[in-house]
This record gives sequence, C-alpha cells and structure tokens, in this order.
Amino acid sequence: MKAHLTDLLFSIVKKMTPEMAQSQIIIERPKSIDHGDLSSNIALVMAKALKKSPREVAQDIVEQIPPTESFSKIEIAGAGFLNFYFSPKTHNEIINHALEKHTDYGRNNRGGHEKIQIEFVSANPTGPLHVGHGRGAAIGDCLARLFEFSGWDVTREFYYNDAGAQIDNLTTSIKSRCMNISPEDPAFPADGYRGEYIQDIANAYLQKSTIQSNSGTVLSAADIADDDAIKNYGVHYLRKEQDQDLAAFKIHFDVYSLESSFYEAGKIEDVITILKNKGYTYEKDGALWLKTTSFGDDKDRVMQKSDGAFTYFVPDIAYHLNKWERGFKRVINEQGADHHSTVNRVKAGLQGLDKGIPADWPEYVLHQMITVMKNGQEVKISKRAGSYVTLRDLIDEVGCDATRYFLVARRADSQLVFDIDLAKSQNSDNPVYYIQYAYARIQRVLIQWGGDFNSLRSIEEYRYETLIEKKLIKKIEEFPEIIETATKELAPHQIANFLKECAADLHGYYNDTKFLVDNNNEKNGRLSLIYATQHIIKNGLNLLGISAPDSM
RNA sequence: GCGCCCGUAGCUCAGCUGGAUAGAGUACUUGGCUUCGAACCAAGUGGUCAGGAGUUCGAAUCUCUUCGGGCGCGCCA
Repeated sequence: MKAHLTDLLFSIVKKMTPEMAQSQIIIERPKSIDHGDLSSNIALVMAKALKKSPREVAQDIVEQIPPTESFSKIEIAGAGFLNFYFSPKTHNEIINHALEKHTDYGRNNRGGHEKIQIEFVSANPTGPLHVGHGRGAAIGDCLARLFEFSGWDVTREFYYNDAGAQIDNLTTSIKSRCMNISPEDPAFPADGYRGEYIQDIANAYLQKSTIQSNSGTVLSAADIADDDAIKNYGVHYLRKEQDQDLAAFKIHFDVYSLESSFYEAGKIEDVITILKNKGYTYEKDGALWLKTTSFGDDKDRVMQKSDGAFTYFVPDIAYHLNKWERGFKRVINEQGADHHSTVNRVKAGLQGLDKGIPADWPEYVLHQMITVMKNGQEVKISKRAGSYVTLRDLIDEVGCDATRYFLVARRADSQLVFDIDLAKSQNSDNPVYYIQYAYARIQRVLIQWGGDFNSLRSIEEYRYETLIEKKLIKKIEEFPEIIETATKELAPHQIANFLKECAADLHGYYNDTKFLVDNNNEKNGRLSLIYATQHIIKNGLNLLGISAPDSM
C-alpha cells in the first residue's frame, strides 16, 4: 500500500518538478490516527523550489490524483501535509491478506537465502552466565529470528575462549580450592576466581564425577598435580553449566567454535605469518606489535607477548578469517560494550591480511551494561569477586518469557536497570503478560464462537468505522514494515514495543465492542479483525522467542 | 586526558535517516464487571526533551559546545 502510494505520488510530482527523485518521496505513518493512515510531507519539500506555499502545492497535487478505490479520503492538513485514509475496500484487503498469510504474515525474502552468521553470548568458560550474557543472548537470538523471517540462511554461533591467561586463572583457582585454600587466604591466586562455584568444581573433580556434555564425556583425573586435567575438567564443567542455562532460556546454537581449535590447527601462526609478510608488524621491547594505527587505531597493539604467548585478539582475527572463509558475506557480532576496544583491533587485523574483506565487515551490535537492583540496592557484578546475578536465577525467579522480554525490550545502546524485585513482583503486571493476555483473550472468543477459524474472511458487507478498528487495521498493515525496519536497524526492541501497542489496541477494542453478536455481518467482520490481530501478536512473539499460550 | 554510548514525566523507558498538540508503563486520583476471562478499559494529575549556540519553513531528532553518568584506553578477555 505504501509502495503503491509512493509510485502514485512520484508520477505526479515528477511532472511538477522533474528534478525530484523517487527517493525523495517520503510516506509516513502518522503517529496519530487523526492524521490518516498514511501521510506525505512532499508538498512542504517542493514548496521552496516552486515558490508557492506548501498548501497550494498540496492542492495542486491532490487535484492530479486520479480517482482511486484505495483511499476514502485525501486531505490537506497542517502546514501542507497530505493525509490519506484507507477505504473500506483497503480495510478488507489488509485483513484478508494477513489471514491468508497466517504464520507467514510479515515474512519477507530480503535475504534471498544468503548466508549470515550471528555470533552472540560467547562467554568465557570461567563462570556461570550472568544478566549481561542474558541480554546478549536475548538480543542475539531475536536478531537471528528476525533474519530468518527475512529470508536469510542464519547460523547462530558461540565462540569459547578456552585458551589463554583467563583459563589459566580458572585452573589455578580450582587447584587452590582442591587444596583447601580459600579466597581469603593470601596464597589464593591474586587474579583468581572467587565465586563459590569454583569450590563446586573442585569438589566434583576430587570426587571423580564425570561430565557429560554436548562435546562428549570428560572423566575426572582427581589428580591435583595435573594442571591440564584440571583445566580440561573445569572448562567442560562450566561449558555444560552454560549449555543448560541457555537451554533453559530457549536458545540453541548451530556452531560452537573453540579458540583452542585455532591454536591446534596452526591458524594463529598463519595469521602472524601473513601480517608479517604484509609488513604490518614490528618488534619492540621483546614483543611483536601490529600496526593497528595504519587502520585508524590510536596506538599499535601487542600481538605476541615477550613470553611468547599471543594476546587475545590474535585468535580473534584467525577466527574471523575462518568465518570469512566459510563464506559468510554478512556477519553480526553481538557483544557487551565493554569489549568495544576489540572491534578496531580485529578489523585492523582483517584488513592487514589483505584478503579482500570489506572494511565494514563484520557488523557489531554492542549492548550497554546492565545495572542490577535488588532490595533497593545495586548489585555489583564481578566474576572474580564472585558476586553474581546469574541468568539461571532470573529465569527461575521471573520466568523465561518475562526475562527475555525485559532484556530485549530496550535499545541495545542504552544502559538498562534490571530491578529484580520489580520483575519478580510484577507477575500479573508484566508487559509480557499484557501481550500474552491479548492473544489468549482472542483465542477464548474464537473458541466460544466455535466456527472454523480458517474460514474467517473480512467481507464488504461490514464496514470498519470506529476509531479503534481503524487503529487495529493500521497496525496489521504496518506489521511487515516493522519487521523490515527492526531487521535493517538490528533493533529487535522495536518488535517488543510494537506488540505492546497492538495489545493495548486489542484490549481497547475488546472493552469497547462486543464481537459475538447476532448480526452475522458484524460478527464476521469483527472476528476477522481480531483473528488477524492474533496473527501479528503470535508472529511477533515468535520473533522474540516468547510463547503465546491459548489460556493463562 | 583521549575514544565510544547515554541524559526525555517522581521511577523504568519508547520516539532519534528532521515534520503536525513530545508518548507508554509504573506511581498517584477517579470511574467501569448479572454481558465474549477486570492479568482489562476509560478519564485526570505530571515535561524549560540536561544547559547553551547554530543549521531551516520546521529540531527531542542534525552540527558545535558545556555539564552529568556508563564503558574502554593491559604484553587481561
């Protein structure tokens, strides 16, 4: 409908000012239904060039619009806006289109089956997942769902940093606990992890418990002297914990990539060799440096430490080269904003490899930090200090659906306050229940009606004339575009906001109008409208990974 | 000090590729169930869109600047 109107206006505008481009025709959806279903500011834009008042230009345009069945009214308003109102015929078409598409309503094929990889969570196997990881999980998974719905071939991927200094810290921490050295003890590693979960791992290790995870079975050696055995055991223990938490959050990954695998395959050395050959490295102070300043960084960075070990971003470069070689022309990395310094380094490294990788590849979605409030106080999250709000705690306390909603309903680049007491106490007052209730209410009405849902069609004999009906139809018409925009802008929170508005309109309609009336035309018209509304709520909730129960 | 993000109602947040009286939830004040589930609805109170300057027909939105908050600036990840 919007595209149709764009073409229509362009054909007229072009005659008046030939230099206008189609891209300058902007059709908006007015915030208020009082301003129509669609509107254009084109007259205001053209007024200056034509040396006429915007309202005069608007009048000229309106006079040239051929008779159309799509709009019942076209008016000039305000400073010179053109407002278009859908006709009854258009109302029918919108509703019937949504009913026909059903679970596919809103789906598009922008992606054309192209491959896209979305990497998210990627928590180090050094502790349980916390709220911050939960935010990344919710955002990343919703992005993946949006891209799938937009015709992309999506790979969800999790990258484990299972090598390097942090893992060594984990190992020494477990080892110390095995030897009954508590975190308060001066002998405990200074950079060690102090959470109680370390003791759990140590106990399991000493008791020779085996771990069964996605990646296989790991037997405990129960040998305190064997660092490699402790490391292997600890990493697998925590990976299993994380896998369970993610499963409880209804998130799955297609591919798990291990940092250690790039070491084992010699990929780190390969990257170093290429960068050396391309002349982007130099030695200083006994270390090997990468000239990241050649690619916009403010200082060069160490790649290989004086002790011979590589810094963290070198495996990252190898990993991203691997992504590129696997054929992903589009890659999105969802991470916490505390990692944003890695973005430049990885991109600099990729450019230095000179493999034809575009400078803006990969794309990043960085979510800001979460402040957790409990009992009116801020809870400081520190893995090493052992103070925690785990993702599992949240899921257990407020439920998977509500947790997902809270974590995805905000823009990624704004900090969010997660008030645990509020989320817990809200039970019946939670936005997610508000939306689910709208869905369930429709379901109850349809069941009570008892007809064949799939036979419902909007018919010409019933005209949607009330304000609330027009608002709902406008929402239905808008839904596919909301999905396109949220996908394009990598902004899943827009879906959450949209759903809340839909639910509000539906509840308003429900309270205002009785659906199961004697008049068949009225009944049919109203039921088709709420059934179509149910489709967009269901499809929208699916995109957020939130359930749509028939009754609550 | 430098870089990135943010600052909108008492609180939590939308709106930001410039548009029409700045929205929602919550809190507070009222009213609505013998009628499809009241986990709902309707009405009201509440704003110098952090401050200032600029760009223009028009700025919460773009530019500059000041102030305030978060994150980063490691041979940690």
